[in-house]
Amino acid sequence: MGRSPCCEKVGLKKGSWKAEEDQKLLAYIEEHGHGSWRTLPAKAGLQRCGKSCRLRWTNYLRPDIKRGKFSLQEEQTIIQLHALLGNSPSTHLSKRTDNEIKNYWNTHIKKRLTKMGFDPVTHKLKSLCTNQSKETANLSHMAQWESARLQAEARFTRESELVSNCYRSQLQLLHKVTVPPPLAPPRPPCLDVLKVWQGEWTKPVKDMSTIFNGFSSTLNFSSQNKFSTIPTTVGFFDNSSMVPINYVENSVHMTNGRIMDPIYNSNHITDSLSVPSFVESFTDLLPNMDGVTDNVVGSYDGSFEDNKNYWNNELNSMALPMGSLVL
DNA sequence: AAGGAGTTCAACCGCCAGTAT
DNA sequence: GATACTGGCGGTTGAACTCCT
Repeated sequence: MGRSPCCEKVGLKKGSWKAEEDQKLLAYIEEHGHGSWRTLPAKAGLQRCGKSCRLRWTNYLRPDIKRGKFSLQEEQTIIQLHALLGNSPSTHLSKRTDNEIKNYWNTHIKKRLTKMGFDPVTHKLKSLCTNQSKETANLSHMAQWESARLQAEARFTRESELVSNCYRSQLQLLHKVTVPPPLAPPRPPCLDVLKVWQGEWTKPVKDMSTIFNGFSSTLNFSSQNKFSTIPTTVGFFDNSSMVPINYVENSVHMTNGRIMDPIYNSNHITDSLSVPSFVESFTDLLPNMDGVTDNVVGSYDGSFEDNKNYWNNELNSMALPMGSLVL
């Protein structure tokens, strides 16, 4: 016996919703909650299928939906999340609906990325083989690194929190001192593709090579921090390649009495980029952050706990290969 | 001003996974 | 285990809108 349809399809209205229907749906949900969508239309006096009501509510009537033009930051976040999570970035942008982001991705971002020479699926530069100039070779190289780095960033975000807590526990035991919570790790550099995106956003890009030539590659790290060291052994390994990632032997870096994340302290800072950082871009779009504070992910104040938990959950739910932590 | 082409986006459809019975 | 139900997701459609000639 096959499945019955979600509702009787005969005699139900389809197509655009009238203001009167919206009113009925809103009034009913405000008073009773949506409950079972299947039974809602009859109870609310609507000649609509339950699924249609659910879509209308989730994509249009829900009071916490943000509408209107997408900001640069939102665009960047969509691109970043798309690279990390595939086709479901909207789950992580609570104020935009799935449908809106899907449409925006398909009609705006995908098109513009293609126009800019990026493959919207892989986020890599396309067609680099015809003209083997230095510039295009560099572009190819950077695009490949970008993909690898995206995965690493996700791991770092999760692991840095874990390892910092481990250091604190170890040090507190060894030295019988109270070790303050770590400073936020220096912001990781943003995506190269996003640098291009920002340029595209503010002015038309005529020559891609001029933009890329101005990059500090994500592999070129500035050395702006000096650290003292405390004995221990820490390292990260990438499970897929078994190559140590930024291996730091016999040292935990500290500055101003605070432990620094070894992943980031080895010059993993690119101060030349002006685009909002990976983390910073996320935070404006985190759930329920309106009116709390800006960029709290980047600071270890009280609000950070909420964000930390949020991102721990999000990153834990990702199907990214997990590097091995060796202590 | 008119109308054809292109774009946007709300809404729909079918499929699927998770859960309840 | 089979069936039914629910909600989510990706792809598609078509009306409304904008742009261009």
